Amino acid sequence: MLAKQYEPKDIQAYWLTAWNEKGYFQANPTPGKTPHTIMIPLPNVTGALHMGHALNGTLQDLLTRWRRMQGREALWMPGTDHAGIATQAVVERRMLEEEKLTRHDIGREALVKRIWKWKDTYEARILGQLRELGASCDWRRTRFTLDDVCSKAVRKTFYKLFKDGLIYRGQRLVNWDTYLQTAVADDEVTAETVKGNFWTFTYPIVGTSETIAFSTTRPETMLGDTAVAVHPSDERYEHLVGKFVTIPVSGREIPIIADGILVDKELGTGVVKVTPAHDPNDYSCGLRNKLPMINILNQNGTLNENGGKYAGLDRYDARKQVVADMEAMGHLVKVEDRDIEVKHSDRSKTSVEPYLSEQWFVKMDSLAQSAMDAAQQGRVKFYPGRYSRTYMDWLSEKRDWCISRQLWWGHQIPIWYCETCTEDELKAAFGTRSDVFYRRDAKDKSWLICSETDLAPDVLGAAHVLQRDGDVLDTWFSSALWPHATLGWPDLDHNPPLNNQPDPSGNGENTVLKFFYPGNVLVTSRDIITLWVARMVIMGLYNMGDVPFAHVCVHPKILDGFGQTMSKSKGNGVDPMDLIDKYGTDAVRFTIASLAGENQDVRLPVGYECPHCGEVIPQTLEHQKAVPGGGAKPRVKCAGCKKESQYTSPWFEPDPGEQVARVVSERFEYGRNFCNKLWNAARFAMLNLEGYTPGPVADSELFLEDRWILSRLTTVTGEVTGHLNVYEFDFATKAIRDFTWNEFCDWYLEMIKPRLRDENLRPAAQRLLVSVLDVIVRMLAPWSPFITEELWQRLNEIAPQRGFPEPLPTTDTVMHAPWPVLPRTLRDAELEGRFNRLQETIVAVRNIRAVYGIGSGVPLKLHVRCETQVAEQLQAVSSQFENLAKTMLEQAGLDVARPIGAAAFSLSDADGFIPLEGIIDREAERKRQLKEAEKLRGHIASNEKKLNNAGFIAKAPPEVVEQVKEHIATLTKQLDSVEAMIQALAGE
RNA sequence: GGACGCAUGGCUCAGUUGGUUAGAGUACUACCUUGACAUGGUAGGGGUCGCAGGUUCGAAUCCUGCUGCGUCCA
Repeated sequence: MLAKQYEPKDIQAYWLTAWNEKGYFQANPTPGKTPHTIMIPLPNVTGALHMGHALNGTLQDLLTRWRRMQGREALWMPGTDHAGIATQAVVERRMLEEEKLTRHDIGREALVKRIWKWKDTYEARILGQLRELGASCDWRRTRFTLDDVCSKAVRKTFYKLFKDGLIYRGQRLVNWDTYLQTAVADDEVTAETVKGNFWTFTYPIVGTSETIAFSTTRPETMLGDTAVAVHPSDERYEHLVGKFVTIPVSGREIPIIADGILVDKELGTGVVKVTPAHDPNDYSCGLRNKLPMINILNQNGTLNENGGKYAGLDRYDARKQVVADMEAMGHLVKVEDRDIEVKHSDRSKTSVEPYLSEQWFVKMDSLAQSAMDAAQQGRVKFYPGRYSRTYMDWLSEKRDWCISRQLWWGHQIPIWYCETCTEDELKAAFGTRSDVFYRRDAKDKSWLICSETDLAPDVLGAAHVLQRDGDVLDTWFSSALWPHATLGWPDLDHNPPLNNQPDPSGNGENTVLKFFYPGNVLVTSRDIITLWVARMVIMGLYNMGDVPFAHVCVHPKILDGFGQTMSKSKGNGVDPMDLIDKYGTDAVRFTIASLAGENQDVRLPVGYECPHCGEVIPQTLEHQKAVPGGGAKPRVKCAGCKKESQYTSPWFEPDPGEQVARVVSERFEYGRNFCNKLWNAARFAMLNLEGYTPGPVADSELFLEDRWILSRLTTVTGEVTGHLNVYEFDFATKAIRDFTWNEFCDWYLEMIKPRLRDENLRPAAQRLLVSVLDVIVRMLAPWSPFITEELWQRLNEIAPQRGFPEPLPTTDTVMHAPWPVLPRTLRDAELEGRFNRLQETIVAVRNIRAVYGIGSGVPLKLHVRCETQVAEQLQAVSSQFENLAKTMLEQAGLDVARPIGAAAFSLSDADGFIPLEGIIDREAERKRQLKEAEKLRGHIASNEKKLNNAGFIAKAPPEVVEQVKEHIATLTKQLDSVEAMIQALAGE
């Protein structure tokens, strides 16, 4: 027999193992079946997953399990991302903190080795978290963006792009992270406001005694100035254009030019110094005016030889020195304090410098256009639709994609340089190879040789040394290939490996790629629509000739209790394992799904549960930020028992042996309570299934409540399917919950209890009960797989054949049970209406009981005044008044009079009286009825106000006017009844 | 600066194309340990829908402006 409460721990552990052993999560190319493919938005290996990922994973698993039950061959592809710069930064930072070592101290090979170790740890942790969540991924197919399969795809793609002339190398101004010593992409940079200075200096004009004044926030860049610009229509400086000025701190002479785009003559002095190599606007100006570009920085942020006497100084020290020197020479006019927007690297948290360097780019023009066309033609569809705009806006800029990063962790760029060899020599070496392509670089200085496989340094003979490009590719380059790379592309002759072993099942063909590509839906959050989604579409079209997925489901983000996005860097990430530990996986998943609507992000206030007394300590920002200082781990203090304890944090592991305050959030009680409710409903059913025999249920054996629950069940299964079709997880969840709790448990189970005690009625009641429960369990399986599987198995033991109208054998796992689809003929709106009236009447009687404090032990009698037809219907279910309200339906009909000293209620088509002579307080009853009358008058008044409004009669649609009139009629009738009751009470 | 979203009872959220005096969960109050469930049952109190205008017979719902918050892009 089932336990009195649902205890998830053992059940989860058991089924997790069992499902895996049976291989239920595996998906294989299956002729005749329709595939359903979801590629996981690959989590990066910098750290463990938080609730944002849990939401993402829950929705994907829900969809996968649902489609599997619909009969699809459902593949959910798992894997992780190497996240180049992020992971390298994390490892480097930790190394510096713990060992005071930089990457230059240990070298490339050793650093990469350390990062692989980090990757192994976190990949295992992440995949473990997903498994715990119940993710039904095909784990045999787990991929990593740096593994062999993905690497081949990266090489092939780079090669194709290079050969097609879509990859080029060029000098560009990039965001330079001087700490990590790499270029960072625009989207890896955040602008922050810092306190700075705004200096005004003068440059002397050559050959005159005049000077020209300008302002700057970065004085040291004057060492790289190559012009001073004024507005062409600025009369103040018209005479100076074409003359030269001297930079006092270097003695270099530079021209005064006119540039209407760079200069705003209303701003400051109307003069701008131009440093093309160190400012984006100046760079454009430099290109327009063909100015020289002088780079004054080394990669580490110190000044290079172009800095003259300042060479070797850090840029900030150089700034101080330049200011001092300019002041000493009498060229400092003034200095102001000012808030300045400075771009910071998201990875190292240090300020970035605009920096001129050689980088690799992908030409986006035609590629971006193809991705735009795909969306326009509806081949990629966003849910909710508004997100297609984000996608289109970004793609329409068609900005070339800088794909090189000066990092050591990632896919090294497959380009080899050779300055010394000739074309003939290249032809001789590579002439017959289709995996090597070469061309001259833009400056015609060197050969660029691109190869799909590594080239030996002496492949062109001992005379020529090949130098491989040291940079690696942007992480998004490999992520963009994820949907087809994971399926084995570009290998069209073999299926991709399983558990890293060759899979010969394709028989000389990649049937996996053929069967599962293109995918069905990508489930993700909105912040990577441009970074990732758009790029996947681009590369899918380029490599496969087809989009990688038909739908993009964009779900909300999880915010912490303070409204901040949950992120690894903020330290506010909540570990789903804590919540699973406390509430159970099913409850966490169910709650998460209930939160996933189309608009609103989800706030998740959390607390720490005191391990000593169980009291919950609300989380503060201090808790989030706290890190071990001087070795001691932070603690929370319990307001109840005053004890302090260590707590779960993404920043650190609690010390061994410590009692740890885990993260809890009362929002998940929603799911836990629901699971327990379902569990107990099933428990009740099983307690009452003794002697169950399968068999058909004849139409004549159906009671009102049976027809009603079947009608409602049919509606609800249809609604749930409809909501899932368009990714409305919140509505779907609510539909299931409300049906199960408020209809199945609250009404249906209560109503059939008497029949289950009646020997003659019992068999049919059992058959229907188990059949309805069967549908509920199936419907809920994608949400809460563990509890539903457990119940499914228990039901299989008691009722291996079940179903309405004919019993059928069941499946050996709910995962393979068919998704419920009920015949529409079971729906009966008229019957639901009748049932509704019964419910209203019962509630009204209970209400009177509650108001007068009459315990359920006291039997009541009910008199109902209503139309004959209504009376007959009520008489037909009279036993339910006894059952549900402990009340006898004494009489019902047109000429029923109100007994003396009765409490009363008024419904739209019936008046009810309950004789309470001696029990009721007349004055209290009169007050109650007066309140009721007041309410009715309010309703009537507001409706009459409409009818009295000439505009309403004239302009509102006739059916709306009619509705209002009918409504008033009903309300008035009800009011009349209530007033008669009040009158009667006064007279008694 | 541009784009999108959000602001509804103490808390967390619904509210479909504008049409009964705005709903749910949770918290709260009262009563109930009746043989599925106190992670429960029954009943109840509580909001005028960020602010200011406008459109309309009618606005939480549409429009404009403002304020605050979140995110993306400059």
